[in-house]
Amino acid sequence: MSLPHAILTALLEKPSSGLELTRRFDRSIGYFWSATHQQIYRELGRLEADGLIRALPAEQPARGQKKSYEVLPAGRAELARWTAASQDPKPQRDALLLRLRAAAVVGTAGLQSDLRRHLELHGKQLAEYRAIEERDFPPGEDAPHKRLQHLVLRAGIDLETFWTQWLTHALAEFEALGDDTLA
Amino acid sequence: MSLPHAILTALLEKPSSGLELTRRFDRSIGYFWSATHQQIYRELGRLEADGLIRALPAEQPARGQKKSYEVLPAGRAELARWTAASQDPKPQRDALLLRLRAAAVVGTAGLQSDLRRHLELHGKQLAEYRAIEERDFPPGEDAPHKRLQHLVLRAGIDLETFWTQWLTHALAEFEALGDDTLA
DNA sequence: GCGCTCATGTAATGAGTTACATGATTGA
DNA sequence: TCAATCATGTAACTCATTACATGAGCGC
Repeated sequence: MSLPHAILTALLEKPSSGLELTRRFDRSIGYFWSATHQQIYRELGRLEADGLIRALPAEQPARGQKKSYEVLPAGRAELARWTAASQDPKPQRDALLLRLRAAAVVGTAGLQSDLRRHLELHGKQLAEYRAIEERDFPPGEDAPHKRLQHLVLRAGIDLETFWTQWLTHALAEFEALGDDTLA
Repeated sequence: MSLPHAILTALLEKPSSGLELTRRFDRSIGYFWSATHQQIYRELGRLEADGLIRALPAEQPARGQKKSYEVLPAGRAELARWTAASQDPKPQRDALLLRLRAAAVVGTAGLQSDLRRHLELHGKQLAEYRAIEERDFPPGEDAPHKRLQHLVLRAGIDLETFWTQWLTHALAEFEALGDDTLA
């Protein structure tokens, strides 16, 4: 039940059309809550039906025509309620760790190259986060909403840092073990 | 498409019934791939229909009767294929970070106590992982499958360490901001 | 027999993914 | 006018979650 709230947040930051939202999910918001345009359109329809958002007038609502939405007071209230509500952390799901555990049983053949690929991807993501940090969060900033946003970015940076370090360590272990242990 | 492979791995480690698998998912395997008993029974049915596992004879297969499964050669082959196949990392999804971003817009009221709760939960998980490490991975161990298992556990420990550190940092920021900024 | 736990399931719903469809706009 | 791109959607399917159902065995 988080996608509608992700959309409400995005629309509060700036009223947008479905495609604009999709692009923003591909960038900043999608860093910790991804969504496809199909999900977004479906959810926009529901949110409008529930009276939490409304289409901005001005544009005619026809297929192929841009249609922008803004958040209504009921939507803001629902987002505030959800933000404050206690929620349990979702149990982890990580396919790569699962594959490592499987490899302990059926052999490590083929895994090493994918570990390298993941290391590269996480390294890129880390670099991207760091660039955003340098651009958007100069030292000495202290507006509350800025500090909260920085906190979120920090989590992204630290997570990617963890992955690059762990993958580097894992690859070193693989070097020591050889490429097809237990096969 | 990871649940069937998680089950194959678990069954290769030790043939089990549905409920035994459920318990093992609650413990070790579920640390990075959780599943409920309903998912597990459904998936066991599919895996059996696909000829990747089979029910051990000996026990009669009636409702309320224990039914154990073992992996067939085709199942082991499928697991090896999946382990070696290249897979993209799944985009992150974290509701807590989303809530922080929402809080930057609608206010931080109520969030602080949930951050504390999460910190406590992650602290407990970290302690549990460390206990497992001490119990199952004494220094100087070097059997390949042991080293792979240790690598996976290390990822869990480092991830929980990241969360406890980040949450501690976040709470310090909240102290500095006051409990209901921007409300 | 009654309540409890063990063990295996079914049903309904919701969330996410993949593939495809359709109209509008723009530039060659 | 044709192709490409922008923009909004539908449909079908898989995966996950929640709630409930059913039978077996055991202790009292």
